[in-house]
Amino acid sequence: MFFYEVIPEGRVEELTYSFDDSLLLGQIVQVPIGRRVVPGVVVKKVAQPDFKTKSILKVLYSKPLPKHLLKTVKFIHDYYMVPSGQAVSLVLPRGVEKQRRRRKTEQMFGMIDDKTFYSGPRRSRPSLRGSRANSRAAALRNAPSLECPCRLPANIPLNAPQKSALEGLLKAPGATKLLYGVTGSGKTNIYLKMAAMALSEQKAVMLLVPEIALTGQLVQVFKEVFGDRVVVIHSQQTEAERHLIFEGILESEEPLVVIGPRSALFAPVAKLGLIIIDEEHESTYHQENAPKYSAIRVASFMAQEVDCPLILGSATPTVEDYYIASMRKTVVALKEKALSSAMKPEIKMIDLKDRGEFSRNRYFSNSLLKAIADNLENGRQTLIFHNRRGSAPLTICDNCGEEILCPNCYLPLTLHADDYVLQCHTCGFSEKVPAGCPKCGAPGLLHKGFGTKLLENELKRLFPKARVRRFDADNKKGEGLDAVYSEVRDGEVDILVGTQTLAKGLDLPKLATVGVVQADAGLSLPDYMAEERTFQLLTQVIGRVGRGHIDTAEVFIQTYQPEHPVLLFAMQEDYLGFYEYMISKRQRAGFPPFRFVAKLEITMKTEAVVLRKVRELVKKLSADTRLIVSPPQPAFHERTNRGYTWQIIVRARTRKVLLEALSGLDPNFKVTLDPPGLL
DNA sequence: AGCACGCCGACT
DNA sequence: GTCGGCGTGCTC
Repeated sequence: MFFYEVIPEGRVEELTYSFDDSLLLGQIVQVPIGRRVVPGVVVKKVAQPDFKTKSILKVLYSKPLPKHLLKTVKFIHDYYMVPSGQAVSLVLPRGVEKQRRRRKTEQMFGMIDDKTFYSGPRRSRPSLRGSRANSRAAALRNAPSLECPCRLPANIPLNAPQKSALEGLLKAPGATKLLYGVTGSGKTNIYLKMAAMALSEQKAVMLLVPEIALTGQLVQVFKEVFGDRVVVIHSQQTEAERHLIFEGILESEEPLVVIGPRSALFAPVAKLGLIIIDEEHESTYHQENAPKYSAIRVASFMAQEVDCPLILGSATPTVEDYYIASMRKTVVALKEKALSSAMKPEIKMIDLKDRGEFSRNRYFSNSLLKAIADNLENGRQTLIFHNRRGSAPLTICDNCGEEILCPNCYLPLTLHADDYVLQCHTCGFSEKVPAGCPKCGAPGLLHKGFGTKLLENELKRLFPKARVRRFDADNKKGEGLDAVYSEVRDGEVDILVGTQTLAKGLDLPKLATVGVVQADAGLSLPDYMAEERTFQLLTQVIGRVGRGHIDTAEVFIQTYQPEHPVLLFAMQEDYLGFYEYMISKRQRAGFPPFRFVAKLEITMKTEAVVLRKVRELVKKLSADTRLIVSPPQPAFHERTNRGYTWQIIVRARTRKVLLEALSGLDPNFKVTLDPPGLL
């Protein structure tokens, strides 16, 4: 009889189980816990304990998870103060314990290939009972592969700036390196070259991308160069497909190139030789639900652990990552490719307070309207950006002033005029617009503010002949940008209106003008990240024009604060200027990367109890002079069905101090370390 | 996360 | 007397 510590999936720590046979650390097993059965990972061999143990029920894979993933589980547990069982859930695919049906063909790679971009017709699976993963591994090994995957990329020409950037990356100290370069500067070639180098050493490559759907080209190029070595993971795959890919990677004898989103980081590759995180500033690299983690930080740990490079690529790195990299002297700049000045967009700031500019319409300045009209005449496109869905975000009673709130979240409901409903953008609640005020009964509700649906109607009214189309999260399935992209690209749409779904990675040859309806909309939030988010968003929107297809490119930035430094830096496309401004502000105010931040939230049924708990904790924490403790404040979603939520922000110079201060915390408080924002 | 335990209020 | 609300605590 042997005894092992196993981390079961769930909100638990290691538990000791017995087993008749000897096991390897990292093996995935099934264990009974309470009256449930869950998958878990064997992490330690121990002597027989003095308490009674249950037996491990089943070994799911003979091959254990690679060592670096076990270390990573431990790291996430310590670094983010999450239960080990939750960290373990990151490295196990959903439904690992399920017995999958046999597939008709054994062409695993063919299957992955077909499914790279969008899921095609479902296929049935052959049963693998008994041999389970082995036959799949065989399929993997037998799959046609390049004899020497490094030979092909040798043909990839690097220009002089790319060569020197590559040298810089190879020379830079430590594991994590920041590749700072604008889009079109050829970061992809550097990625390819480094990937080829890793493969030639028989080591695996991990390429993280924000969203596969938006990164088609990058995936395509990697597949062209590395062929069957490339395994793509994406959100359209079914549970069974992801499970199959997991097995394929786990059992693979050959070094693979795994491309996928944040979660691909936990693919069980052996001998990791390179991690690349493209567009490292993207918010998708932060997981929002438990266990909350940053793929950047976790990848950085992994790279150190296996002693391989981690390349963070971006034209606008996060202020935090740029600071860390510059302190470590690992910023490698890739010089911009020469753009003719005609292609550089002409960017104009328009003051929303300027009555003259808004004499014709309250949302669109005369300059912007003129540009739209010109574009319509010349068969060119206009993109109108406004980061607010729906028609109007606030509804109040004209008589008593009552705000119409969501019955679950107690947040203002947004009018969607096309369906004539009020909708909650937080929980999804929706109701027909009431005839009168629910409080005083008076008719006449006022809809305040504006969103993309309202702008869409306004544009249709102003330009009746134009083909106006709105793209945001309200698009129905099959009507989204991805579904009709080719139409839009070929100019079947004259005016695009939308939210941030329009800001990212979109290449429209006929786009001549971008209009930002209210650029300072996000700047007034009480959050130290608000300015950075606004800069990123504006930079992305501006990046939609001037891509070299046509000779005009103009951007209109409408704002109440035309003198705001963040808008000016975005307008001048001056990342480094923005960075200097932001970093000194963070330093003065004591925010990341100069302090570690924890957000503590507590929800209770009555406000009185929350207040008491929160005040107690603030008093206790304030006694520690190494901490900066913010006064308690109601959370952004202050009131919900479950009760009242308040939050406390705690900061410290070192993570250790912060973790110490929060150990043994009242478990009613939910802790988020390194929150990506304070709201 | 489940799922039991257990301690108070509203009912047959 | 007992059904059931959900706060608390455990799971080898």
